[in-house]
Amino acid sequence: MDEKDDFALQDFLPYLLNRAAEESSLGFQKHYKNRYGMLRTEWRVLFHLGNYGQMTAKEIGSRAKIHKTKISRAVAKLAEKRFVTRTRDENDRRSEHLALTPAGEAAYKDLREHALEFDTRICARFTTGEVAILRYMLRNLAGIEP
Amino acid sequence: MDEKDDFALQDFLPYLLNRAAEESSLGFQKHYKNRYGMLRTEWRVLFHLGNYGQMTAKEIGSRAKIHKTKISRAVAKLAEKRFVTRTRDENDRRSEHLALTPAGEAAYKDLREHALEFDTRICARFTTGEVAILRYMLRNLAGIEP
DNA sequence: GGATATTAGTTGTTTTTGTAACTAACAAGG
DNA sequence: CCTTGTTAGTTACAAAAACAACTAATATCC
Repeated sequence: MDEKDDFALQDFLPYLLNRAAEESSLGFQKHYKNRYGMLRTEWRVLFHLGNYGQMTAKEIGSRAKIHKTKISRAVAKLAEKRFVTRTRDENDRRSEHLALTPAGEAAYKDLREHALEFDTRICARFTTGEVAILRYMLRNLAGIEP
Repeated sequence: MDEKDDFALQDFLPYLLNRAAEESSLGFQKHYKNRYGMLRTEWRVLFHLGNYGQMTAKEIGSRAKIHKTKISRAVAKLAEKRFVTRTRDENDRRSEHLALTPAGEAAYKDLREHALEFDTRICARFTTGEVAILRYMLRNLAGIEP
């Protein structure tokens, strides 16, 4: 019908990226959802604390590019579950330092195990070189410094 | 603190994919959001109809893996905007064939132009070979046949 | 020091999504 | 036909996200 049919929707990167992201999220979601009743933002916060150690909500937000309201609510839920503790900064009493409790640490380790497995299974479909390129490109697209 | 620190959150594929997808969506979103007041699902439906031609809601859903309730609502909005028409199938009066109106066609062409530009700009950061690998891998991850 | 602006984080309200239950049309088996 | 099952699409309600407005603490600059 049209002269300009060199555009294929299924090649459009935002579309492809979203579908791939959705698909992979769905696969991993059941681990943190069923097992710990967590939401996506919650496990992200948990992973940040587990992976990088104690930090403030602000720091998590800027690292993970999650909006502060989402962080605030996720932290509240995690604190409710006794997975994180909040301690006021004595120099700047507006901010508080978040850290994992032993229970949070345990959940983190458990989920990390599953994440690792999950990641490995995905990568198994491709060659090592391909996976390296994918990660490099995704990091670039996500705006994460190499 | 731990022996198993070979896990880096910023390399975890579901995380990377989501961040990359979000970032790229955000960039493209303003075109359909500001200009046409559309939601993500709406432009997807529009694109499907523009790209593949007339089809039913069911078909769009299975092609794009969008849930039928989302499609239903998106189609309702698009029909409100006079971008699509619905015609009952005379053989099976449960389903209806969706097609773009001239206005819908115009919006599609406009957005397709922007999409193409946007895609080109993204790809410019990488080599042709890298982009080919990326698309191939994303299609695979998204569960789209090559 | 005190008015003004910023910043960390929270709370409230509106949109958007997800899930389940529903209607209407068809299909199949008896 | 007529019960039972399935399918296309809608609607209703609950969960989650987006956005704006708020509190409280600190920083700035006159």
